Amino acid sequence: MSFSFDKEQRLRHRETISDLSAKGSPLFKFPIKAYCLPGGAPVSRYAVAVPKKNFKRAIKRNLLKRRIREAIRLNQAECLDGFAGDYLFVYIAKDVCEYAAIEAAVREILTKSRPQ
RNA sequence: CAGGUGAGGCGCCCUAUCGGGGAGCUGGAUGCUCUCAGGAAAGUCCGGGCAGCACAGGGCGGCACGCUGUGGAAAUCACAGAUGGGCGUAAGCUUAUGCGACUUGCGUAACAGAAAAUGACCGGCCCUCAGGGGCCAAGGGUGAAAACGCGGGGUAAGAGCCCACGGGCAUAUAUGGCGACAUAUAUGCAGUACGCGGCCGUGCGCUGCAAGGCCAAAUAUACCGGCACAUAAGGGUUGCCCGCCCUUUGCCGGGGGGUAGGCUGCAUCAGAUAAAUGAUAGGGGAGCGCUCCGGCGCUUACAGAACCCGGCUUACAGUCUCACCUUUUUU
RNA sequence: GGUGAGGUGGGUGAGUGGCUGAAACCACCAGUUUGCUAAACUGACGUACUCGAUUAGGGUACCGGGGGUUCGAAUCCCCCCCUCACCG
Repeated sequence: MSFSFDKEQRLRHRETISDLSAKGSPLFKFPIKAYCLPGGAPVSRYAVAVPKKNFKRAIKRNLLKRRIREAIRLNQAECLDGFAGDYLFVYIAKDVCEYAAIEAAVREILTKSRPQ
């Protein structure tokens, strides 16, 4: 089981991301809202966003993005079990949450996104 | 010892597990080695480099700045100093500064007050035909500000009207200083404060890396070539006819500009581009509080590069170094 | 990343050195009208602290926040905070 998180797994390009937020199926678990769309690439790809409106200082946005990315990295193999899709994670809460809360939310979203 | 003033510095460390960006080793993958955030990276308040556009040269206009010296590419920069004002017992901090001012640019000075700059309400004095006419600016009162201060002479009463002392401004000379300026002497001047679009000096062309350069899907298409359809319409070729050529329709191929997008700009031991520099756990250090002196609890800041430099400003747990001041006590 | 504009009662928004705590419109509140309502008309209307036994009435401060200039600042200057627009 690998815990790696390559450059290939980063979702980029404005068009793919706006597609994802428009067509992707929304999943919600406080403090994170996510959009998911299956297919697109052989590996799962992720984008993480923290709105500037809620956190004015760049260091807090960076901290939250790092925590979310870390939670994805450690749990993607276990929760997805071979499934691959494109994801957009958006941090909704107005305060900085601890890593444990973020990890729980990420686990639940990843598990729910996999087709049964 | 306590409190304070000024200048400068540091701004957590180690281990384990799992990861990330860049460079190199190789033609490629795996792998290995090296390296990876700040003093403010922030605000974008100034100044440059750099890039594009404009530009013979000069002027007007506009904007910014305005005491002196040194440094500096330059700056609303730094250091040292000058003069005036404000705060503080003090160390010290802070703010202002060209000319127009020895009579002469312009404007403003609300309310109050007679008057806010050709001063006269109350008042003082002189004359009087008793209605008034004239002289004065000391005292009162208003105001943020009231016509140099004070003493003497002088006068009808008074007044820089005159004189002494003191204060202000200008000029000249001397001395000290690189200089701003200070001190002294002489002469002269006199209705205040503030501001300005006036004058003088210095600097500035404009826009900013989303600048600029390169590559370049899809769709439409300038232009070029070929084919098909049609012999229809329009135009040209001599006025007319025939003939010939071009255009109007469709398809195929080439093709320029240019959009999405990408690369570059962008590195000198950071060099990303939905953006790395980390996450979790344990231990240690430092500080504070409680303490049954075994320990326990809390805190460990402000904050994250995006073309690069020089400054300024703002945020910052704690801690260190040096110099100085004040109070009290002791010698 | 860069460039520019703005912040004044509950809302919109004038005022650009002096009787402006602040015009005007809307909203809110009270009254007139009506069987009741709407519309119309009339009046009143900021917040905090404070003086006043209370009612009435008065004082001080506040124009995003903090300094400065000035006799006097919403207005002029400096620094922060916030909002909006533009540049591919």
